[in-house]
Amino acid sequence: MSATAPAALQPRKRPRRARAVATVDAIFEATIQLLLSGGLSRLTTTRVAERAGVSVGTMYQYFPHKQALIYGLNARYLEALAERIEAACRACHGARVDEMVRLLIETYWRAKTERADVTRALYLSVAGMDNSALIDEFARRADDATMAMLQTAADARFANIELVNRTLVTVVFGTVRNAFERNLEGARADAVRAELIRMCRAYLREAASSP
Amino acid sequence: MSATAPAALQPRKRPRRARAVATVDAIFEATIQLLLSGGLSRLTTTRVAERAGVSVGTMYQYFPHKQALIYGLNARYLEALAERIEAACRACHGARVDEMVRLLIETYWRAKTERADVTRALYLSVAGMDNSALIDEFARRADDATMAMLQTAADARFANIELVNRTLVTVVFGTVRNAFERNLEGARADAVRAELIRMCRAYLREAASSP
Amino acid sequence: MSATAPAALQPRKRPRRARAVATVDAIFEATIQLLLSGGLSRLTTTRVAERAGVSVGTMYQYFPHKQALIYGLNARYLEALAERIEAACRACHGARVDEMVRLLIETYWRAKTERADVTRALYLSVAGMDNSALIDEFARRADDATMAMLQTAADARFANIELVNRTLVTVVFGTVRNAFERNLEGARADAVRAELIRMCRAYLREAASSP
Amino acid sequence: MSATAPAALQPRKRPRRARAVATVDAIFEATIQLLLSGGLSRLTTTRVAERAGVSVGTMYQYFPHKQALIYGLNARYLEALAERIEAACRACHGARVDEMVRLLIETYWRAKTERADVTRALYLSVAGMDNSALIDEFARRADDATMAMLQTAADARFANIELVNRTLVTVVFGTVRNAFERNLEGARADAVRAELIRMCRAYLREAASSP
DNA sequence: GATGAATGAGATTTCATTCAT
DNA sequence: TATGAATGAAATCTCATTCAT
Repeated sequence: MSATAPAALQPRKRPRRARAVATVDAIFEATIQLLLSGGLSRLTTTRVAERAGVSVGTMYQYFPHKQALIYGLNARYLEALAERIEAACRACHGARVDEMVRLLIETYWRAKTERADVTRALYLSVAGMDNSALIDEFARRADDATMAMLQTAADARFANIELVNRTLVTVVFGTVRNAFERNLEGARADAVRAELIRMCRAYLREAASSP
Repeated sequence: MSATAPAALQPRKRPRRARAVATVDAIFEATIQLLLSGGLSRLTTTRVAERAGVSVGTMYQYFPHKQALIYGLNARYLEALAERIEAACRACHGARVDEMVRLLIETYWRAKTERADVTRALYLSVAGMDNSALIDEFARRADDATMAMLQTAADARFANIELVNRTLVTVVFGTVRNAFERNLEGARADAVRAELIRMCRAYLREAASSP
Repeated sequence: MSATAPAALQPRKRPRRARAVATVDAIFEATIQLLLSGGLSRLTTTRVAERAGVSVGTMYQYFPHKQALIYGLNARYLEALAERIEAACRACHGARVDEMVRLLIETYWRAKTERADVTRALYLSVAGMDNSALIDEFARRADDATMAMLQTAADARFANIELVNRTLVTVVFGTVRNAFERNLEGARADAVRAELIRMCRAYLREAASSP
Repeated sequence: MSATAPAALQPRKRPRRARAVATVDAIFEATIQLLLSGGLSRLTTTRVAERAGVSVGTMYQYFPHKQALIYGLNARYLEALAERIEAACRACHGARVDEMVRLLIETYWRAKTERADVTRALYLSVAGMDNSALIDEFARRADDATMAMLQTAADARFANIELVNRTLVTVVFGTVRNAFERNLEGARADAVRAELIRMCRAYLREAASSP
């Protein structure tokens, strides 16, 4: 009987798992708050555990050392970000280039600004670890997604699409980061974002026409 | 830069003698090497002094605490960078927009890549201090310089020049940083740089024509 | 052994069922392996339980604390060793001194070397507890057994038999331990063992003749 | 001893000044006291520093980690012990075998018992480190010294001197250790020591006559 | 009974900074 | 003035033990 019992009838481990997930979430949230309030140098394992409401020991069961905590935080964030970009790009397959540019920039910009505190906290944290693997993976996924999108453009064909694509993502992601670092906010940020869209459209228009 | 630097972050004394200058240089160089080899977390005052060939005590004569060291390193670098940008912009007064864009981008790109190790070390170090004052000051100087340059363009007039200028510098500086983070190097970096020039030219052309 | 063991170091319960015995065996075996691979400092309760294939909780049912585990391991081993010595001595009652010496040394030497890993692990573990009770008890049993044997020697009578006996066991047990510590193995160990027998025989011959 | 010591276990710096020597002595003395009062498990770096009257930081300047401290303690002790044995053996060159045996055993026994607390502390500490290098080096020096002595015996020549020598030192050193472990003290210890001398003499007499 | 996640005291180690020489 | 030994607060991490499930 039990061999064929559906998974839904085995709730034994579920509460435990749910709790573990909540614990990890609390730890990440505490990390972000501490990064924002005191920067990387004030981020100590003791304080993270305390703020998260768990014991240090528990924290060390989920993260074998401090680096793993920071890495995990970045991994989770970049994973979510990559997914959003991929979804946005998929949604634009077959659209016109102008639309693609608009959606790409707005998606990325919104992802960065809707929880600006998290974004800032992560920018603060990356110096504390070897993040090249994470960055590379994220860059690869983003490049692939935008490339696949650009190839389906309804109104354009690009001679050197690899280069055009790489330029586009480097410019968009870089500009957003720099806007952040300069504390561009509110109306100013909106204006720059609109101009960035204009700029990228102008570029792609030119890149499509000339071989 | 020093004009706006908080008093607490100032070097204890201006090195007036040649020997003192050499000492400070050695300390900065040691800091950069250690940042590159072990990141911010391996950067200790003892190691810096040792690598620089001076005693900790001597180092504390020039930098009252560790933060002052990192701050000083960034200040010196951003000061030099700002000066290069200002010089490049001055050299372009009265030129055509295409030329301005080319020189701005090439100047900045070269400044970042000719000692890529230093650039990387500084990116690693910024998380360790409150750098907003430095960043703001640098952004202001860069904005002013490019703005003054754009206003003298031989072949263009911009309706909303403030926004156009802000967009331009945000895009250029952001893109360079992102190219760095993605480890774009060699031919790939050159190609993206050329495309960035193309993109900015297309943008300014459009911005000049339409109000 | 158990007669004199302090109450606090006693196993919580006597394993009566076969399964419980197997569990305790597995725990002891895991302890030995961990001692050999990482020394006393790497011996943690979690690792012992994991290696033994039981949960920590279960382990704490058999051993109320870590000390009890180490104590139990030593007690079991010394108990078995004492029994072997007693048996060997009993088997020699009425024999000649040369035979007694040979059997005593060979029995002890073999007991130590047939599972050299266990012997080594136990030498490593004793520093981690107050083992004087165990050592004393073992020494008493060994002394009694050899004493009883010597008194029945067919070809000798000893004036100060207490001293002769104490000297004999101290020399034999000490030499074996030292041979171990010096990593005497193979043919070298055999040669030293044979010489030890010769030496003890020479001593007892002399001790028997002179009052 | 230091010739074969692994680099990782070496003291961080050689104490050159008198004060530094006093500091290192105080640390060693504190270590011994703590080993005696609480065993290896109560030996913590904090307590050692506190008892020695220095700060932890200072302690870590002389010993890069706890293992190095224990290693250093043993190395110093075994070095002194080896020197005493070597001196005693040198003093016996050309003497008769009986005299050699007496001096060897009395020297070693006295070295172990005149500061019995230290001896005991060291026996407790050895389980906490990889001591094979130290033990090997000490054994080699002791073997060499006794061998050189035996070869000059005025009244004996040994066919298989290597084996005889190895047996002799293994027996003597092992017996002393065992006497210690059994807490043989006072008159009992003296009696056993005298018997050990007798035994070794009888052995060497026999070994010298028969090939 | 069995389990193993959670606990938190406490261990080891680091490192910015001072100050006697 | 230059040095670098000494300091000790504080950081990271471990692990024996408990207890809810």
